[in-house]
Amino acid sequence: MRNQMLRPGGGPVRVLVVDDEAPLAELLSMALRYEGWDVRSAGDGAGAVRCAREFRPDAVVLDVMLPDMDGLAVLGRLRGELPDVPVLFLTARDAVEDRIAGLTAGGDDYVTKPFSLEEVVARLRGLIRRSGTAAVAVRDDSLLVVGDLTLDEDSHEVARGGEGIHLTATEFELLRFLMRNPRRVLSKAQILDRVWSYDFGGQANVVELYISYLRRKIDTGRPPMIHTRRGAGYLIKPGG
Amino acid sequence: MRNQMLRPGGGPVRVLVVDDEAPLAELLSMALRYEGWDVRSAGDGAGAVRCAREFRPDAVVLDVMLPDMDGLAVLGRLRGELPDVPVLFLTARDAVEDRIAGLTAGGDDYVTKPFSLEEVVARLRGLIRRSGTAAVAVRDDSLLVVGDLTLDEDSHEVARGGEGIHLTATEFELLRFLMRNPRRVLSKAQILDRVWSYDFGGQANVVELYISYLRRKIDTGRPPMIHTRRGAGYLIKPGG
DNA sequence: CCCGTTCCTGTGAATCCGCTGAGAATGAGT
DNA sequence: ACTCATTCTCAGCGGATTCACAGGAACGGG
Repeated sequence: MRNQMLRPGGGPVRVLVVDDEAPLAELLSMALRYEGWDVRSAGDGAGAVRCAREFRPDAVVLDVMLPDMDGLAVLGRLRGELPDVPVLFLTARDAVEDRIAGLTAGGDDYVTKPFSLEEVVARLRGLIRRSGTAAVAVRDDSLLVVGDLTLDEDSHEVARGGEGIHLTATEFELLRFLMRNPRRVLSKAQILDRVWSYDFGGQANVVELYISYLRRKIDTGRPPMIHTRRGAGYLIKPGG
Repeated sequence: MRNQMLRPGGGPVRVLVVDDEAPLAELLSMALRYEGWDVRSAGDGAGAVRCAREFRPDAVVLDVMLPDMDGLAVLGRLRGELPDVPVLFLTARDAVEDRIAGLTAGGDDYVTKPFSLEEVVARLRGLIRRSGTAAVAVRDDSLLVVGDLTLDEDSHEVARGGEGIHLTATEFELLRFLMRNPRRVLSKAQILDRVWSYDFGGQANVVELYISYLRRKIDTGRPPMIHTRRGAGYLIKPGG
């Protein structure tokens, strides 16, 4: 598997997902399990607190809109159980202004709905990596490397052969997904599911389009690293 | 992690937060834990004294308005336990000035509500650094340096290429936050949460505005150091 | 070699995002 | 009270970005 995150004991990182919308919680859990993490989920605040107590997660994904109590209350209770656990908040796009104030203060982070799974996973990895207290990153820093291509998740910088390359936000996410799965064929459907937000309703050929953009930026005039597997998908691998 | 503060023994710096408003105490605790400090909190004067006795913090954040006793009384009792501990007072904006002056006579400091987390953290770091008795700074002084840009947290002096630059209070805090996280993309939400006060309810584009101000002052006519990552945030890094 | 399928990419439109000027509101100093 | 500095709102501009569409290229099976 890819560069794996492990907790001090050696077991997989534990993540608690708290969301009352079952399909969404399911989607998230799937994506996080795919990362090799141990995932448990709760549908309300009370369940979240109970689960936090016995499961003792290394990170929490928390929807700020819950049926029984609001996000802040849940946060307080969670912190009562696990003072140092980093939290990734899920919030509706229009609620961004008022409620979020202070939430990211402690190094926590948030993503707005509708989000892409890559974004959630990336933020979560960042949180876990930085909260050195609970979980430790093993052989893992913010730099992805494939051949002479590098992508820094902290500074959002991309370079090939030392030369910096400017990418747009979507291009960046796509490349990050490819680079986190080097030498592996990723289908257009997989890419769409991971890199685009879950409510994207557009044409499937955006993936081809963005692959095209990426190639122009990272593969022109050099041995190509992005390869097409006709009928299957795309993969990235070091030149050769 | 960033430049970390450690106490003589080698453990993390200990801070006691005393405030009866739970959410505020929570917010502060989060921010201070994020600094890598060991934080404990109390909701009233009696609890504060009790906690001080066993926890023996290296610094105290103390709200001067407490339900059971007033700030002066608490201070006296605290000093009974820990004669040399530095104290950062939290006070309402309209509080009587000379009162505060009396309290801070001995090298203590204060901030007025509503405060920004950056401000509290900075003051606290200053207090701890100067009260050499309890805690020591390791790899830590008051000067932030990024390329040819320097910022002195003590004197509030900023210079680029040796040439002094005048910044307003908000500009200074913003630049300090950027410089304490060099080469790291900081989202507008993160910036808002750390640099603006916790009750700020304004437009998110103040951040853009102040970035604009900063650029005018530190980036005009030189290789720019403040960079925009469209859709992600801002980061500061040495020329390039 | 032909043909259907799959993939690539130019064009252009709509939208989003960030930058900045102008000026109101607030506060501090004299 | 007056002046100046500072903070912040608002609104418009302009460029960046995203995406649909469609024609053409490449591929591969027969």
